[in-house]
Amino acid sequence: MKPAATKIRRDFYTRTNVLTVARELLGNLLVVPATDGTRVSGIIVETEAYRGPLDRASHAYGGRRTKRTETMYGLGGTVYIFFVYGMYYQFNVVTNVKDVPHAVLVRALQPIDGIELMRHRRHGQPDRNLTNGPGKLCIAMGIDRKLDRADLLGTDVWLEAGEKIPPRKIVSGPRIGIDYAGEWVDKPWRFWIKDNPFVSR
DNA sequence: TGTCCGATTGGT
DNA sequence: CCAATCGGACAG
Repeated sequence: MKPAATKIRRDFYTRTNVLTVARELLGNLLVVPATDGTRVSGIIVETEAYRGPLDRASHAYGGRRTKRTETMYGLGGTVYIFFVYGMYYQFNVVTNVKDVPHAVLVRALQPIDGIELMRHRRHGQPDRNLTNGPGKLCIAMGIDRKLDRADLLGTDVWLEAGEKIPPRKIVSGPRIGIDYAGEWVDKPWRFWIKDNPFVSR
């Protein structure tokens, strides 16, 4: 019999090193319940760390605290959703203690549950294109602004412990789409599972 | 209120 | 390579 899934606990998210959390999020399952009692889920295969006030690429750079970024100042384990390019949402996991605006962007998933629903939402795209990008995975998972500020220890969205990814299977490199970030552009704060076919790009 | 631009994507 | 598309941030 399949063992009961374990929801990831608060102390995983409240750790102070956002790079560690970004690496260790790989391999875990992101779950969103669907309206019919089923669920949609996928294994996290790619992440990016955003280090708050000191990181020019972060929305919270310089301690910026606005209506939008306020979410990132919440307790680790809070969901930060933002809208970009006039059409896409992005799913982030807030880390660290309250008032330290660190977050991890989830950039790609390997579909597990609810694949038929994902295909429908993604307009019949090939399976490998369902969730291989931060905007695409939000469409496939049905994630939008309503989940901003949700608690990952609640029932609207959560993470379940998955297979532990050994360090030798984790690769890192520069983050995507932050060319405006000056010296922070080259920080290798993007992490992905080596050779996983669902990684973006 | 007006302007500028983006943590992307999909089609040339 | 480039357009789509619109809310957030900030200047005035």
